Amino acid sequence: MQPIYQPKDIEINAQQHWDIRNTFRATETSGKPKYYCLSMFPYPSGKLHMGHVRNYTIGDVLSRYHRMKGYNVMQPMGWDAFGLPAENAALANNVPPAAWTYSNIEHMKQQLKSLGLGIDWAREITTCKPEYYRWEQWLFTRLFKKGIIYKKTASVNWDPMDQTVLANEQVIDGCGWRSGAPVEKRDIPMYFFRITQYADELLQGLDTLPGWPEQVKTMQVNWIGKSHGCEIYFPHDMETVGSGGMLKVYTTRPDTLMGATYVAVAAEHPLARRAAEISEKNELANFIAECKRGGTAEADVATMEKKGMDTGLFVRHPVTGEKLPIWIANYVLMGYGEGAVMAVPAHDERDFEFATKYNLPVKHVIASGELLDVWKKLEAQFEADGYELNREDLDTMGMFAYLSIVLMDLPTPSEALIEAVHEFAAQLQLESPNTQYGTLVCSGNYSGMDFQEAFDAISTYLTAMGLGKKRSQFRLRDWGISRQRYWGCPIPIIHCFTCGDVPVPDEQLPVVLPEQVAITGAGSPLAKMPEFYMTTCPQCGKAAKRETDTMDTFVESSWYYARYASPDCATGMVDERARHWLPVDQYIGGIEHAILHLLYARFFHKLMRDEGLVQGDEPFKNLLTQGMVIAPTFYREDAGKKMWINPADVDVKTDDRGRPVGATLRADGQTVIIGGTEKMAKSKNNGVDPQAIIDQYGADTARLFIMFAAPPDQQLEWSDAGVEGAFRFLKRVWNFANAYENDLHTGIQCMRTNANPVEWKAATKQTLDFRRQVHLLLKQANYDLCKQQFNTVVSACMKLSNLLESNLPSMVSSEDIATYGLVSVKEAQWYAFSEAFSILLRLLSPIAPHITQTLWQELGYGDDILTAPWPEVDEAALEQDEIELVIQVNGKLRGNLRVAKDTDNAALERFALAHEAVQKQLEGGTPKKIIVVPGRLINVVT
RNA sequence: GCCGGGAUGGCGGAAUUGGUAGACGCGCUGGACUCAAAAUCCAGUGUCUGUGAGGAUGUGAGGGUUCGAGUCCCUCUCCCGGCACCA
Repeated sequence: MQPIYQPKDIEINAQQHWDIRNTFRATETSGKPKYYCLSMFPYPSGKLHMGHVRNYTIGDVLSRYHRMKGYNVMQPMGWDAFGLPAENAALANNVPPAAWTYSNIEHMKQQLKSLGLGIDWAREITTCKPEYYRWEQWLFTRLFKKGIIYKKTASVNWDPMDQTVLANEQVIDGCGWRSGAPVEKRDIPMYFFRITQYADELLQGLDTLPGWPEQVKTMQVNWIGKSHGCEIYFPHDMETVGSGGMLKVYTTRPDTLMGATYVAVAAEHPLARRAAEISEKNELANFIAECKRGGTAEADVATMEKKGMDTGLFVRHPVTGEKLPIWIANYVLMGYGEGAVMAVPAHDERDFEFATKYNLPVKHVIASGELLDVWKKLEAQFEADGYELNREDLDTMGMFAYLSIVLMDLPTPSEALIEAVHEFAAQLQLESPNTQYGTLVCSGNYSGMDFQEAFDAISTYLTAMGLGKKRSQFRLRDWGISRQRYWGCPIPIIHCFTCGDVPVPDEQLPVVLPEQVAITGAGSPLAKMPEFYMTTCPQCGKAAKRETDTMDTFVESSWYYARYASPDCATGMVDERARHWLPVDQYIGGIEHAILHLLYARFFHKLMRDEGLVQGDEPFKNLLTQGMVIAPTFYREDAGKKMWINPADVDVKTDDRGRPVGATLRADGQTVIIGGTEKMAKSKNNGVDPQAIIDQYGADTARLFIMFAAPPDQQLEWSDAGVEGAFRFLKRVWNFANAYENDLHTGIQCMRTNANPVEWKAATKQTLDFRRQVHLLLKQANYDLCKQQFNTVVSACMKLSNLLESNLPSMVSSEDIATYGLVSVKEAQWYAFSEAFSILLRLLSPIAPHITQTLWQELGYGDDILTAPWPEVDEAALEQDEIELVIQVNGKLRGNLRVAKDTDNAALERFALAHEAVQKQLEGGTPKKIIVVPGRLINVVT
């Protein structure tokens, strides 16, 4: 055994040990229950980052743990290889995206291997290879024929200078990232997946996923956004816009219909366009053009200043027939609902803001709480004074406007009436809308109804009149997958002048993406390659043009989990092995994928199910969403510009209590400014290269630190000092094994010769106590592993190590020997000692596999720790006669009490009252009551 | 703006789900070893107060429920993730 812990040697040896034996090759014929453990595959950006290390370590810990628990584990790995960064790299360094991607994969694969991950590399998938994407194209053609994929126009970011479509990421402050020109919205034809057809199933399916975090399910529920409401038709005079003379809106608040004071349409709405056409002035056309400015990202649209313009046109209120103005508003989204809303400023935030800005009327029609009370009082006072409220005026003018004139018209209003009006006016919130449900007021026949009654009554009326109906609505939109980019999977469609859009026939698949191209940054290279796009129509044989758009890279990542089951299948997307491995038992990935990727993959699973390719409704049984890795930032200011400095080049000074007081750049000793702790990113230069950590301390240390520093679902703050702490711990374990090699051997012999554990009753109290603590720690660790809280598992290992160091086997007193005899005392002690160390090694092995494998083998526990059974708690070891209780007075800790474990409550109360500290607190008085929590505490209440 | 999450010592975090707040680790302070340093080992370490035993106080802020609240409820502040063409 090496005297000094040298991670480099032992890690290479351990990895070879597993390589030679093909340990991680997963087969379908093991006879054990399967466990498919999948970590989200990386985009091959060039180098592994800390987020990857965290993700794959979590996956590997779960894989190794389950393997030792007796499962047939499959842990695959692959590359999400298509995407924008490859094209950016091509522009910056003049390398073809394919070559750049393949060389990145080569490097990152070596890095992953050095982490010691138990991956079945025979199942490796690379999405930019035709063997993979041909099946995606195959499925596309099936779905196109079924109508699940269709074509329509949609808005994209357009850079007018570079004449190219931009990703949201490439739009910075409303301008193109390269040209700097203001971005516009442009409508282009695109292919869409009809995901909305599966909206209800995607929603309901969430209820069948108890192994998913609640927060992810909630986010998906809200994203799908099923709402119940009404569509309502507002008649107008614009017959020419093809809407049958009706403006259709959708609302979840039909109860507020009587409070609608205007309607608003999106700039792209046909009515807006029509209004601009017939208007004599250019204002409307200019405003619509202005709305075209800026990108398409929802966050930008939603934070924009609310702007609008009156079209000069009107609709009729479907109940009152009143004329309501039609406005064009930039806060109305064409993509949601009908691209038009009825505006109820009194009861909607955005409508209120808009109405206030443009001085549109506000009509209160919902009252609740005190407002409702004072309104009823006011109505009653009018009646008492013998006046009649003009309901019609009230309904058209709104309460506030009506009341402000009505008092003037009354000849002799009573004091009580004036007071009631003032009281009401004070309650009426004029500065903010009331968006809560309540009772309808000033709503004609509907006054007095609650939300549900009004909802039903109004929708019934609208249905009867042909002016609307109840309907539910999803926020989810169909998934547009066309990208005007090169480095992606070609869309397998041929455009024929006679036959239209024709899917590429199976025998012509795959449509191979040419790998030698010139990237210019303006437009798609494929559209400039006749050798790619010139073809013939598969149906009529005439000359035709191949589609040059590629697919959203989310399409590849939506089904890769299924391909891992049969990565080499040349006859279909998947084969019968998918039935064996799916669903994925544990999926692990970043929380940033909570919505899009996970929703698309669930959708794809259902598409594949409906094609008869896979079974079951959901692809991922259990989900673990890991938090991000963050690190401190440092910078210097130079002419107002921040120059970010990497944490690795900075020394932080602290005061004598460890508080940071300043930082200097190591190179020149000059001061740098300490910034916030942020997500590791190139832009803040605060990334820590995992390779440097692995090279210096070894993979086990990197893995141990990353698992110890935070629970997996929380964000993790990087700390170099913490890494050293992790290394120190592993060194301690190594040194301990070295120092007590002989004792451990002796103990292992005792474990071997005692098939049934030694007679523990012959052991000393000290040994029994030691063993109880060991098994208590094991119990805690096993509990935490079930919770997937790995940081406290590491903590348990450290405690176990501390415990071992303070309970060395040579410490047997002469009294013990006299009582029990030397052989049995020693034997029990050695047994407990070696058992404890074997528990430590096994608990630690999923996290730090190399050092534990090496020690397991060298100490003679066995040949391969992965084949050792997972340690289970010996419940008998936990038993004890005495327990410690806490004594509280009024909930405050005042003392402890050791009692026999079966002491009854009455006795406990007596002991507590007799306790010195309790006596002192009581000062001779008697307690009001005593609360006894069995096994925990006694609280004396005075 | 909307949706989701978070906030506990100098720092990362723990707290068996309403029952001893600060486990474990880092850092820091003191000591041992050493010619010296590193490494290692031992002790201490929330804050205030007290010579001490002890006492008070303390989980982002403010209120509430409870014998008892880091944990439950209400209001607020700040930070992070997502927002459909980054992956």
